[in-house]
Amino acid sequence: MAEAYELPLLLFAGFRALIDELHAELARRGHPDVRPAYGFAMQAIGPRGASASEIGRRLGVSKQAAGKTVDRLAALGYVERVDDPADARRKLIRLTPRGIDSLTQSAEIFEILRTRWVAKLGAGRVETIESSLRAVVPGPNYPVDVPGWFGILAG
Amino acid sequence: MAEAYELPLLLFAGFRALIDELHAELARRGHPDVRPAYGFAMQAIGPRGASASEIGRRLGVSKQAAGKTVDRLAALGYVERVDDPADARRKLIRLTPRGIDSLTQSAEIFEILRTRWVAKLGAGRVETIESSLRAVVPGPNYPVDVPGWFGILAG
DNA sequence: ACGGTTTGGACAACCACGTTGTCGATTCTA
DNA sequence: TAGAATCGACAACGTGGTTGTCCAAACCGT
Repeated sequence: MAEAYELPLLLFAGFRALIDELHAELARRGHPDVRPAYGFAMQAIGPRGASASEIGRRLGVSKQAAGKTVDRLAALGYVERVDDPADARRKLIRLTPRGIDSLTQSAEIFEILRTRWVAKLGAGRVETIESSLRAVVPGPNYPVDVPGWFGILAG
Repeated sequence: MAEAYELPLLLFAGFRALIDELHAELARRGHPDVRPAYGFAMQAIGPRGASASEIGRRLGVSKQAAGKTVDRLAALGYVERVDDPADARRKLIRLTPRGIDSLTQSAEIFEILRTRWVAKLGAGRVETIESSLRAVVPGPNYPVDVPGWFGILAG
């Protein structure tokens, strides 16, 4: 008899556990100041680069918010701003080699973490979690404006 | 063949979907300005009340952060501060009837949402998700300082 | 080819939520 | 009873969001 209120807490705890372990390992591998928000942003930039406005749209946040995150990412050397020769308004945000490395490492670490879950739970249960969640969540493009969302909502 | 990076996203999307639906329904039921953070805080206060410092400890945040949340909760009429007759330093934070109502309604809504998942996935799969997550997450007292955590970490 | 509309990026002000550090007042304890 | 711990308040700050404004550049219909 599970209490219904536990379900969201367990989902969050699972998410948080994975993200915490990811960043602990990322820190060990030379990326101590990557934060969860940065990972999502770099994911949104992608290997081909993107403008700040595009990043905002992909992340579900305003272009200003995306721009600020890019500032921090640039200060840490994970991305660089390049003038777009085809459009003088745009500044293309590109991952630096360091940025690409953090993404590559993250992918590796996620593999390891999932493997660890499979070892504990069995492949079947992990696949059940994945396919079940895919069936109940609205869509694949869920915005990741976590802090703002948690605070605001229902306004 | 699931990509490993999907697992955390799916967990988060599941969490977020539940919380979003909770607050949409809460708004319909007369609590339009309860935010996710407030629900956690009121949960931490509990029916017997608590001091700001206690709330902070239960939530895994500083007493100052807890105090600020209490301010907002008090401004909305969900809690009240009462002088503790047994300890002149303490101010007891107590849920008002409105606060209690929001918690009661939340519990009801979580039941409904879980039932909806059971209808879609079957009771077995939902129970698999719950028991599996219980097995892989560190402990039951996971801190819920979501916004701060998302931003900071690995500092 | 020109003029109105979009768009991109920068800047400012603001809010929510967290953090440390400090402080006076009270309570606990050795 | 003196020293240590705790409570709540206040201030300053950081991070991640939001609007609104603004200009320059690009787009598009006439």
